[in-house]
Amino acid sequence: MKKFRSFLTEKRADTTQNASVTELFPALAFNHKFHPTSVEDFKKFLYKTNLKGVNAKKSFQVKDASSAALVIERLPLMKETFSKTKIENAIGITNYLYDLHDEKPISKVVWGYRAKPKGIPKSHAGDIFVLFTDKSWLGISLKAGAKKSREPLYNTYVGTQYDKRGWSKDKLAKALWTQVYKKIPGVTTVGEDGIKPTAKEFYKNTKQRKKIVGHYVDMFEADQSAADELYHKQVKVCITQLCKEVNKMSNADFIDWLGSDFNLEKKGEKVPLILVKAVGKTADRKGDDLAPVYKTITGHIAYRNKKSVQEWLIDVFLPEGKLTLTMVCRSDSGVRREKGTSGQGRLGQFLQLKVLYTGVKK
DNA sequence: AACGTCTGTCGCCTGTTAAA
DNA sequence: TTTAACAGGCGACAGACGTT
Repeated sequence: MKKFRSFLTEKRADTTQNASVTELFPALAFNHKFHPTSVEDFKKFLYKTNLKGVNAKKSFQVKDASSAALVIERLPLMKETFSKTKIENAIGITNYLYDLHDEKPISKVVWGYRAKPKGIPKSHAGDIFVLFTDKSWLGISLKAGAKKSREPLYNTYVGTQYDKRGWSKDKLAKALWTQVYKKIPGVTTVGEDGIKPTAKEFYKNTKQRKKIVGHYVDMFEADQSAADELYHKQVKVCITQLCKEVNKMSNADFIDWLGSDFNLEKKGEKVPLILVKAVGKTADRKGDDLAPVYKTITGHIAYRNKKSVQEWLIDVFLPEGKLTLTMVCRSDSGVRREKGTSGQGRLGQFLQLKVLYTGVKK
């Protein structure tokens, strides 16, 4: 078991590391006026860079200095394939920065790992921040991946979504209880603890939650396919209820929802956000099909994709035609006994399954 | 048939807020 | 003050699908 745990942390360290390579390295390169030509070239530059030097210090906040050092330190520990593709991405992003610089002069580029530069809103989605010589800022959300991969834009939870829009969770909870939770073996019986979860309280009351999670983990271990089936049912119920709520929204509310929650590229912000995506050694501005037109939406209809476990769709109607928004609802955590009664995924998340918007359907 | 790309499914980590 | 829950963000990977 111990081995498995350390496997997970190692795996996670890799993903943070992977992302950091594409964020930090282009900032360092730009601030040193370094033009990388190859992966080896880039590595050499990094190893000889003094992170305490003036140009390096432009590249991150003091608070992130040790994280920056760690990213470089770990570079030789990365799997060859990762370090290669990620540094190639970093080359593409560095070149993108130089192109941007030609259009409008840049004074520095800052890695926004945990600390953001002064003047940047705390929750800004940018990964790196560009300070132009005219003192204006631009946040860049970096993506890396396959040419057509779709990265989530809106990223929240079912219950959070309900609360944010002021929807009552009663119907959702009732449907989940009768169609999903009640069916976990042992849940509706009174145990030695004297607890019998109720439809009304099952997802709010801590004791009831813990009891339910305990039975669910037992079920998961005893019969994985039955547990999977229940999980799929849970997703189905959530999507069905979400669709009902979305379809009840007025057109004005719906447009407001997209504008405030969907992280669309918007002009006129204090610190605008653009999406830049690296594929191999090239990086380009990633278009956003919804942002320019969402205010002209005249109607919408949300529905479940019956061929998929987790996908649901929203058709939106525009004067010039129809667009389909791709949505996802899913668990974001696994089920493993050693996690105990908190932190379990799937049914263990109750009303807090993920809700994602992953872009306009092509 | 081999190979690269894409889609769908999966889930870990960190920071913040609420509860014990 | 410590622990649990919540919210938000990121990436990996298998199998299906296309292309050469």
